[in-house]
Amino acid sequence: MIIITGQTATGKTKLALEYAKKYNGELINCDSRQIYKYLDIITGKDLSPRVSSRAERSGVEGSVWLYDFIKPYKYFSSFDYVKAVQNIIKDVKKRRKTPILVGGSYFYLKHLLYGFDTKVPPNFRLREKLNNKTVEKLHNILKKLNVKSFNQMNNSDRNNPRRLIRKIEIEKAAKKTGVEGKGVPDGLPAGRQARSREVLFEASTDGNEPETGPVFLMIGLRYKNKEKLREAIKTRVEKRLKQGAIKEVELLLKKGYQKTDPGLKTIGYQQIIDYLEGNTTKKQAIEKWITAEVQYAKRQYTFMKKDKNIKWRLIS
RNA sequence: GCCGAGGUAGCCAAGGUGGUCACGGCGGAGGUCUGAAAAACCCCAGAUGUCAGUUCGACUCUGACCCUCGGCA
Repeated sequence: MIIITGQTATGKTKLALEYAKKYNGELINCDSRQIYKYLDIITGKDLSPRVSSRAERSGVEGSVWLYDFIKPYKYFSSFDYVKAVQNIIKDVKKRRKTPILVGGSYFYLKHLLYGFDTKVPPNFRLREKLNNKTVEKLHNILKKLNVKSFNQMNNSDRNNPRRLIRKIEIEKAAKKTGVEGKGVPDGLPAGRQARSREVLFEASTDGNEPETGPVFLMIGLRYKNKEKLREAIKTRVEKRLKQGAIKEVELLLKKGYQKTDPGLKTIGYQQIIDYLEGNTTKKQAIEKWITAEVQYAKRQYTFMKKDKNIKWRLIS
């Protein structure tokens, strides 16, 4: 298996296509945004059969996978991703082809390659209940459930409501089953789940799945310096605006999707919606879009560089 | 030229009757990360337009100058 990851706007797709030709491969998406249907221009979805012809996909045989996989209103976690991608990898291998994962969502990759350490599924009702609580309140709730769990958190996580809520979620599930850290799905009655809240995959009962094979080559692309990075992102944003980025957002909104939907909580969409709602000028929105994307690229590298399995290639 | 308002970090900006002054936000640097991740969060650096005066002490008071904005001409 080959993995092409790295910073945004580094030409991952292009490299992946080269590898696909060379090694008789099939491309599998590992981009948490291109997973979503209808998010095309702004996510830079070059490979979807919906937005490009087979020829434009540079003659790659067979299909590409996990593009346009879910609708923008749906919740889709790294767990869901791992479950879905494992099946596809298996299938590709069965056909004697090389799976080639492309995308910069390292959080997904990390879980795929190195597994999870808990099997507690999301409890959306609980999340909703806790979402407007202050961090102090969340601290107290967690401490009451399990002080050790709280003490193990670092300063960053302790101030992060989402991480706190997740911990509470885990501890609550543990309380229910009496097994530390290993909960069972906290079964929401299916009919009461909000629209964006379906659990696509339940935890399997046989523990963490084995890796999709210990053998993988992971290549990370990144820019040599920030100036180049910013430049590349800027031209890419301008290109996407020309391609109709604003129109894309308008259509999504017309379709009924909202800025709070998981798919639209994405760089580019958020800034354009701000503009369309009249909160900023177009110029400001574009600047913010570029800045947000640069910041994201830096965060990506900060996260990825801890993984010693990544073979870095510098773009200059 | 006159009248008015104002000059506080790269940008936006709060302040107080002289006392180590210096709130924030954005941006920048560096981080966190095990079922929300293009998310969420932590953390660090950085400033009083210029020159003089008053004073033990001036970002704060006085004067001049420079610059910006608005109005009048």
